[in-house]
Amino acid sequence: MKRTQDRSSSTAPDAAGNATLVDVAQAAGVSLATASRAFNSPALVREGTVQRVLDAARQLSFRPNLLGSKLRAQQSRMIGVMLPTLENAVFAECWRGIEDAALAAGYSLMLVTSAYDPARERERIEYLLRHRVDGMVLTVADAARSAVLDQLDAEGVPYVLAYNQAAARGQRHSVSVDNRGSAREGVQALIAAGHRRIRVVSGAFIASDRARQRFEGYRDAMHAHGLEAAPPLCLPTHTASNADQIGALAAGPDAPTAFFCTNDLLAIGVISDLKRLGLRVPRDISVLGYDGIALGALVEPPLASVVQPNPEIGARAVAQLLARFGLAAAGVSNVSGIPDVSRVSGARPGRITLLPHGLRLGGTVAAPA
Amino acid sequence: MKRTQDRSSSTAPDAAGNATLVDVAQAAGVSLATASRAFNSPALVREGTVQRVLDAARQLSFRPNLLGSKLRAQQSRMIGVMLPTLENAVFAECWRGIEDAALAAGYSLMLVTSAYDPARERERIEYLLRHRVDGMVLTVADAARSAVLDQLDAEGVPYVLAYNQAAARGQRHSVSVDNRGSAREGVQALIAAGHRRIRVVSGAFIASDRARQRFEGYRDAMHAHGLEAAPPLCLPTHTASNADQIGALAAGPDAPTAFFCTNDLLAIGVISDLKRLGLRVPRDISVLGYDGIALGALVEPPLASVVQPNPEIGARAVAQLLARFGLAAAGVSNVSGIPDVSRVSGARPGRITLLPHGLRLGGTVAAPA
DNA sequence: GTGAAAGCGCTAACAG
DNA sequence: CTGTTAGCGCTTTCAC
Repeated sequence: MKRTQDRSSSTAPDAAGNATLVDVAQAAGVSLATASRAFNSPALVREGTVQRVLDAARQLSFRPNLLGSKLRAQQSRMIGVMLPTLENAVFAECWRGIEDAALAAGYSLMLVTSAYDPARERERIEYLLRHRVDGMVLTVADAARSAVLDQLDAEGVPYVLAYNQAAARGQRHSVSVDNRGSAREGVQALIAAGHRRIRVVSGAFIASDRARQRFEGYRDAMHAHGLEAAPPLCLPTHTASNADQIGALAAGPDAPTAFFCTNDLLAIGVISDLKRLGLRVPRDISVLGYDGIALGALVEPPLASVVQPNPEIGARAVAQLLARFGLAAAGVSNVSGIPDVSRVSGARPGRITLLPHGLRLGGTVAAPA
Repeated sequence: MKRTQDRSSSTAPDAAGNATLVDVAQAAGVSLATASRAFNSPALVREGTVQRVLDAARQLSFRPNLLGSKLRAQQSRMIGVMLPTLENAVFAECWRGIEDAALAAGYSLMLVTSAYDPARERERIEYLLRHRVDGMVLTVADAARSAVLDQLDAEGVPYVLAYNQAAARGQRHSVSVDNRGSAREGVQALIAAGHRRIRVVSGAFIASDRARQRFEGYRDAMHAHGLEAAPPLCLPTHTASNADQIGALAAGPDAPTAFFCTNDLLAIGVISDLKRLGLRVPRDISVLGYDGIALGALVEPPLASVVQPNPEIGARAVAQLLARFGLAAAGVSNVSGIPDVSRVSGARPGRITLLPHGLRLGGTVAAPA
């Protein structure tokens, strides 16, 4: 008993969109192959035939079963996305860019979060792999020494890093801003405003190579001006109130006049801690963030920050991955309108896209008292 | 030329995890069916055999192709998730609960955002349907008059609403807090603090049935105390600075002494606007938010808010969907530890889960001057 | 241009 | 307990 024939002959496919391509083909009086072609390569099919197939499909409220095509085509047209968390708006903004770009290009998405945890990174990537994603857009804790990235390379799975900035001479692909350079610029703006004693506040360094790179940028700026770079204050978690540590740092005669926080969420927390300590921002002390999340522009005073183009980072990461597939749809290759300042090095190099950053000053940054 | 045989006999499956179950079966000296069972129903297979299969799988770095099983099983074990945006932390927090609960139960996820746009809601849901998700967790603009929800009902696609609170006598399933009741409580707290002139600030009403329900709660509270409920101030967008409108509202002799904002993001914006107008919160004017996003506790003064258990809303929505499937894994049915205060009505009713809310007071709420 | 046939990788009767 | 067999819905040679 062949169920397929059964249902396509006697059993009417229910209205719920459960008709298969066989049903459509039959209703249109063509073969399965032609029906398929009418959807995927209409150019190969006579116009009238295409129309008949499309009509039949509408009639039966045919809904293509993507599971079938993805399996058969040996190409899932799916992109796996792994981000540390969505609760930091940076990544939520990035997701918007990813979703727009991928769906516009006809790709499906599968999202997982790693919570900055390497073990979970491994596990979640395995999950993506089992779903046979064609490639991935990833933000990992530490791109330079990531076992899971090495594994992906070994298996030949295409991926593009987002936010992680691939090493210049490495083989990895990435889309980010110039973390170190932009941080240097930000701190230079602090110095230009008159600050001399500047401290860095960061999340856990092990959880973010970006944080380390931004700290390097801070050192660059300090040294360029003959100032002493102080060690960073690494806070274990972004969300807890770290008033004590901030207080200890902010007290004393040689207290810093400005803080550079390696991300905006952290900066907002630090500003609150400072307020609780009775310090006014930016009157008593300045705070510069990093990320440029929309929320930063919403608070009062507006959060000064090194601004990343988050949705563009996501969109470009997708576009670059598509390019790696050799399939970059023309329409999505540069949706952002942002010029490509990629640097290419070596043979068969990793493609490193550096997107321009911005500087949002004023607000929480002012001249020292 | 049968490729399958070719590769399983002569061609060694490459190390990249491209071995198929056939390869594993062969390597283990069992049939395809037994290999499959060793993974899916090991209880049906002799222990030693299971072990041989598992060993062979490890040997070949076998990675099950979920596309194959999902297609064949006529059950994708995938849950489609549609949220308005992730850029409001409410939904990002909710996603965490969804991801944890779904993956723990062995389900895969597919996420899309609707941007509060009904047209996009339709389109994105169609996308999910084409992927043959078994069911969905959705937050829609307006659950009461949603064409797309009606369509889903008609097609018999199981879904559970998150945040949207299904009508008491309807057939829809939902997980949320009691929007109206909790808003009433929040406003009552304002009244208890001495406020009499309280205004509601909301996002676009059409984009959120929750906002309307929360406004009703405000009216309830005001009327219960013989106070006059004023119409809401509906702001078109959450992110723009609406200082002008807020300013107009906050000026004059009969200016409100407190604002109730229907979500936290909005509240943070309003507070900034107020500051820009030279008003101090809560000294000159109090602000109460709604959502209880983590960020609210981070700012100074802490944002007073009606607190929703966001990750639990997500986790419970998943659990309830699983229950609808008749498959709720025991371990995930009440991960949150929050008691189930569901109300059930009528025959074959929509199951409405109301999760307890909290009230975070102090901070931006104080007695009127 | 169109059709017939093979099969993507896997699960699930049905036999033994 | 294990193997044989028949497809899930679709794409894609290969013929005509």
